Amino acid sequence: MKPYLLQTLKEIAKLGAIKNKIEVSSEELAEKIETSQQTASRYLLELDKKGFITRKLGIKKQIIKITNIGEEFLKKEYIDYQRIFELSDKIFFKGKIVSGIGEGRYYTEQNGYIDQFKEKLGFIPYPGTLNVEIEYIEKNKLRLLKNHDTITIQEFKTKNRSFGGVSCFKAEINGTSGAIVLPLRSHYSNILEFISPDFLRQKLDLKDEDIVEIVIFLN
Amino acid sequence: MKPYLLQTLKEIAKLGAIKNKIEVSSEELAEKIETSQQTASRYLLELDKKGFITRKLGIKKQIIKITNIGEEFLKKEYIDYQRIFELSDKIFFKGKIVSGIGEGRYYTEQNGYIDQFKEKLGFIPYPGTLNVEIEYIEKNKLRLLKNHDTITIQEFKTKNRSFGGVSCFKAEINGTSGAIVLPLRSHYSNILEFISPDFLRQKLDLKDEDIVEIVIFLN
DNA sequence: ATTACTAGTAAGCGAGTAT
DNA sequence: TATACTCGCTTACTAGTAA
Repeated sequence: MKPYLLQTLKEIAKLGAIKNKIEVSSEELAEKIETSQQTASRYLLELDKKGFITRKLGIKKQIIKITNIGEEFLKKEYIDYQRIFELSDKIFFKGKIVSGIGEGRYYTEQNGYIDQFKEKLGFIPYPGTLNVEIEYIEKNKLRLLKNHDTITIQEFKTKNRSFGGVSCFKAEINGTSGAIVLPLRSHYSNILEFISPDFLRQKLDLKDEDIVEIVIFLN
Repeated sequence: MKPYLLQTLKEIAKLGAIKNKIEVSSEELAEKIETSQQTASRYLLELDKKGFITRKLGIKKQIIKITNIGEEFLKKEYIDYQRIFELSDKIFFKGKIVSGIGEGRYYTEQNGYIDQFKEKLGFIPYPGTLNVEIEYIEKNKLRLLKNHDTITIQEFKTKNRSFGGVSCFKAEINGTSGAIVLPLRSHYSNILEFISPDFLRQKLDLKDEDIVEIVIFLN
C-alpha cells in the first residue's frame, strides 16, 4: 500500500470509520491531511478502487466506511508499532529454512551439550539444528540480544577435542517452542540455529525455502 | 512529515534503531521498503537533514540511529493507532473555545437540572457552559456515543416552561474533569458544551480561540 | 563494495472547471 | 452546494555512473 494511502486511511479510521459509517467531504478530509480537495478526492477514489473503503455519494458529502481489508491493513501497522514500543522482550524474525552441512547434528549429540541443554533449557534437543536464514539487514535485531541475559552453555572438553560455549535464548518457530543457539565467540551470522525437543521438519512440515516466523524471548 | 518518510522511519525502527545503532546499506533498506537503492539513499538523506536520524557513513554501509525527534514522531503515530484500536472507551477531540450567547448559564441555573447533575454526575456545575467548537468533520466521532449508555438528565417543567432532556458523558478538558452535555432531541452540532464544578475559563486560563483537548469517557 | 549525483522519465499535485 | 475530470506544473523516481 502506498504510504500516502495508508496515512489517509488512518485519518479516516481516527474519525471512527472502522465501527461506523462516517460523513466526510473531500474538502474536509483534505484539510485533515493537509492537501487539496482534488488530491483528497483522488485518494478516496484510490482507496475505494483498492477495496479499503466503501463509499456512498450523497448530494452533500460522502458516506464512508472502512472495509475489513482496510481494517486489516491498519491492524498490521498497529502491530508494527506495538513491536517497536511495547514488545521489547520479544524479537520477531521472518526467515527461510535452509539446510546446514550436518554440523548441527554432530554438536547436538555431544553429551557435554545435551546435559546442559536439559538442565538450562529443560529439554533434550532432537539431534540437529533447524537452520533459518534471515535477511542480512535483520541481523541488526540481534544486537538487541546483547542487552539481555543469556542462557549460557559452558564450553567443555572430550578426550578428542574441545567444544566452545554457546549462548541460548528461548524461542518459538511458527508457534512451537525451542531455543536459538548462538556460538559465544563469533559474529552474528544471518543463519539462526533453532533447537527443539521435536523433529521440527516433520512436526511443522517444513521444507527448504519455506518461510517461517521466529520469536526470540528475552529474559 | 511526508508519509513516505514516516514509513521509512518506521522500517528503521523495526530493525531496532531506537535503542541501538544499526548497520544498513541503502540497498538493503530499499528492499525493505520496496524501492530502488537511489530512492532509499535519498530518503536517508532527507531523514538525516530533518533530524529524525543520525548517520555515520562507513566504507561499507551506514550506521544509523533514530533521534529523539524521530522517536517522538513514531510515538505520536503509535498513539493514533492505540486510539483507533484500543481506547474505544475514550474519544478525543481538539477544539476551540468560543463564546455562547449566555444560554448555558440560564440552563445550568435551573434547579431541575442542578439536582439531577448533582445526583447523576456528582457535582453542581459552575453556572454556564464552556463551549468548544470542533471541526465539522470531527462530528463523526460523536456517532460513537450512540453505541454507549448515556447519563440521562430527565426533562422537567417549571410553572413558566418546560425543559428538555439532556444526555451527558463524563469528560475532561485539558485534564480537568467535568461532563459534556448534549440535548436529547437535536442533531449533533459542532459545539460541545462542557460543564464542570469549576469556573474553567479562570482555572485553565482559557480565552476565546484557545485550542483545548477534550476526552469523552464512554461507559 | 556503497553512496549519492545527474538527468531523463514517471507519478503526483492542484487550479480551473464541467457535472 | 458537492465530486472529480483535464492539463500544465512540480515532485519523486531510477538508470547510469562518478567518487
